[in-house]
Amino acid sequence: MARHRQQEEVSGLTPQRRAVLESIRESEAHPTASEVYAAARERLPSISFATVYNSLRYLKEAGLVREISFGDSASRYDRETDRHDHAICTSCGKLVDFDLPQTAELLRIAARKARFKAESVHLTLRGLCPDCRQEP
Amino acid sequence: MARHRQQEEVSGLTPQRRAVLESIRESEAHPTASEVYAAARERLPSISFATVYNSLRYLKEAGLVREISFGDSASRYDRETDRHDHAICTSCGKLVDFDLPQTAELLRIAARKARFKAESVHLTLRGLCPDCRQEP
DNA sequence: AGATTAAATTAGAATTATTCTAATTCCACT
DNA sequence: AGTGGAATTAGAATAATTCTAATTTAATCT
Repeated sequence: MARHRQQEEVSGLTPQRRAVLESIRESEAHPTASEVYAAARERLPSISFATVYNSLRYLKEAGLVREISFGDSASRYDRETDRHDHAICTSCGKLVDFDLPQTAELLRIAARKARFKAESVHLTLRGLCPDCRQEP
Repeated sequence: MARHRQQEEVSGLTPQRRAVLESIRESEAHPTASEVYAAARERLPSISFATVYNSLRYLKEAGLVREISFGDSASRYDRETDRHDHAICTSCGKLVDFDLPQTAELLRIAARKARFKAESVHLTLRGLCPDCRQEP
């Protein structure tokens, strides 16, 4: 049964990488590298910024973390590994996860159009979040 | 008849903004701010980096230019104003434009899922471009 | 097991990207 | 033409990311 995967223990990580991974996992939001650094520092005060970046790259390549970027100059990191999409509020900047079931289909169509061998699709919605759509 | 719009003349821009806009329009690719700066400098040698950024923001808000960002640290700018999607090659990094007709539909579905008031959707495909799918 | 070398990882330093703010230019209205 | 205020510019500051030399870890050979 495809139960939604819980945070599994990952073994064989260096202390630095573990600190980075746990910092992302404990975060409710989608932290920037800088926010990850601050959080990782609480676990491992000696960690450097460069190591945070190295770890993020490593974890990303290992599929444990995902990088997302919008037009706001700093990349953000996301603990979810299952495929999903993002909505970003143009008023307050809030970032929300959601998943569209039809993306498998979409992947095929997009790949044909672009003449690419598909690996993944990602969809970004811009608009107003529930809070911001109230006040004009 | 909805012919594809050619580069229309835009009047009322400052020389700096015009230089930035023309630099983007003449570029075949999707230049970074830094590349735009280099090109704008050929037209207007006194222009500063900060002004390029200011101009990019202005042009973006005026809808004459679009900002796109992936996980590669520097935002890129796109002359196309008509809505379209992007495919990025995971091997060589090439960026290709394409348009999916079903995105209007998608916008509605995504907005419902995310509970947002929709403004726009954008889709990014990752995979191998025609050149890179040859060599393994 | 201990020494030796290679590979992986770290983090200080450097580079690159972006934003801030004081100075300048441009207008609208005398 | 002169003044006030908004818009725009660009030098300087800050923030984000990458480079590389140093360190640590792991593998290999006595």
